Amino acid sequence: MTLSLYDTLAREQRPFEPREEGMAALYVCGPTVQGDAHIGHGRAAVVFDVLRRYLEWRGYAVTFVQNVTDIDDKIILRARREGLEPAVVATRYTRAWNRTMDALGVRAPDVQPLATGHLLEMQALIQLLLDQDKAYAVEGNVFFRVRRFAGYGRLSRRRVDDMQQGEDIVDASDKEDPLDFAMWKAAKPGEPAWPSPWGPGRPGWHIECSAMAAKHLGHGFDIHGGGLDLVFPHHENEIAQHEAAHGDTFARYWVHNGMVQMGAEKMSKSVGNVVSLEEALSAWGVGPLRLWYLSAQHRTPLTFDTARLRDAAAVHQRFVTFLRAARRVASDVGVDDTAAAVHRAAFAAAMDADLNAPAAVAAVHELVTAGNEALTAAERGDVAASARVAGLAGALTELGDGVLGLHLEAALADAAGVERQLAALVDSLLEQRAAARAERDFATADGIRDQLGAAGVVVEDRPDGVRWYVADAPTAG
RNA sequence: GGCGGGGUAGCCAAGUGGUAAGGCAGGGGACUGCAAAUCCCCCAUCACGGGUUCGAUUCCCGUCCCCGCCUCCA
Repeated sequence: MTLSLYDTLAREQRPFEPREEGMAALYVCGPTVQGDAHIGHGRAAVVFDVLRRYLEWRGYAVTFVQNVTDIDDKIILRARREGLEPAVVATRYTRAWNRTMDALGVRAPDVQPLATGHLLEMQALIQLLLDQDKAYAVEGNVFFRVRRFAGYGRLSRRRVDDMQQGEDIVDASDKEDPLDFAMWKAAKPGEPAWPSPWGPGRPGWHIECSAMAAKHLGHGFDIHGGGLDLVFPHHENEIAQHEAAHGDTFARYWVHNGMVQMGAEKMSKSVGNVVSLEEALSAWGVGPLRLWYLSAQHRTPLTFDTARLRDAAAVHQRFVTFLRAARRVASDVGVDDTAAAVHRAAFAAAMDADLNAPAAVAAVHELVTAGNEALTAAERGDVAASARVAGLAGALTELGDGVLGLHLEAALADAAGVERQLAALVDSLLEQRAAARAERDFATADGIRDQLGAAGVVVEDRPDGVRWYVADAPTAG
């Protein structure tokens, strides 16, 4: 079995063949740090986090690079609005981004390069293009000559002659051709600027990724990722800059995630329908939120809808519930992994098919169903079934937590903490309830159970006695 | 206008040239004092019209509808 990835450049799924056997070098476009992360950022983050985790699970040594754009027009604007230095804004939101990614269960990149830390690399790349006459400087700006790069438009499948010219923020009249884009922007009064051979200024947006990806991952690295909305012009320009300058391949595979939509509309700041990641995390929790992200294949649009999040929360609860029950029976009976193997294989087959997360989650569901079946047998004293439960529970954490990052163990641990705090209180109430039940005073007994239920404590009467636990944190919506 | 993605049960969502995974919701059953949790069963002919084929939801053509990008954006 081989992992296949849909490559935007090829417009088809291609078997993943890394540049170097057993290695995988990934570059994913990161945020422009000028505001709080929203659930659209979260989707991209989770998609590529899962890709990374899956590659590692498959045995690849992964190097994961995600940049931070810490100098940009929007950062300058925001700083001006708030009366702050742009660097203060950038630092503040970089820290916020990292905290939020952490809360989302997204593993930190191996390298998180900052644009402002790579000005020399960018300038060197620009110079290389100037030397080859593929770029030109005008009044302190440097532009890329789009028509001089034959491959331009290959990624986004558009012909140069069809393109409507977008107006750059830099005065378009400086350009030879409206299609040309800025790699270096001359400083304007009051803006941050760095020295360069063309005068003080700052880098254009696209140049940083070309320069930083090549610096940290080398030429022809394996996978370049980002949102579908970055295909044009950002990624098109990244390719143009690198390949025009060096004449070799920039990246081998281009993977793009689909957009998050609000109802039928795309979520965007201009429409004003943005849901921040912090909000979503506190309302739903990491596990359910990630399950929602994984409920659609990564290239298709995903609609934000509280009913969908509720579904995801129910699924999360089901997984956690099995794990909790499995822990009770599977102690020292050994581990039988044979039952898990078929589900692990189904999971891998799904993920191999262009990261088919919905199918992979379906495999986890079937694993859990098998686990619950074994659990029933184990609770009746079937030792072989206990070993199967242990194997299946192990596979659940391996796939669900390890690869998908669903925070099942974490949810269990969180609940356990609350359970410790509530134990004395709950036990005392359950004693009263037991007394009431003994007298067949079910009204009182059920009243106590309802009371506990309202507080998130689930009470179960089992053949071997009462059992209670704290359910997943209650969710909004 | 150019480029691209998509229309599968009440909802979400996989998938395949040979009569369609999984989940949520719903209905029925087992278990329970009742519940909870769990298990079992039921619940679609795949937008529409043609064509190719022994056979199409899956391939081709056309129609309708939805969405994204073409400007900052994950």
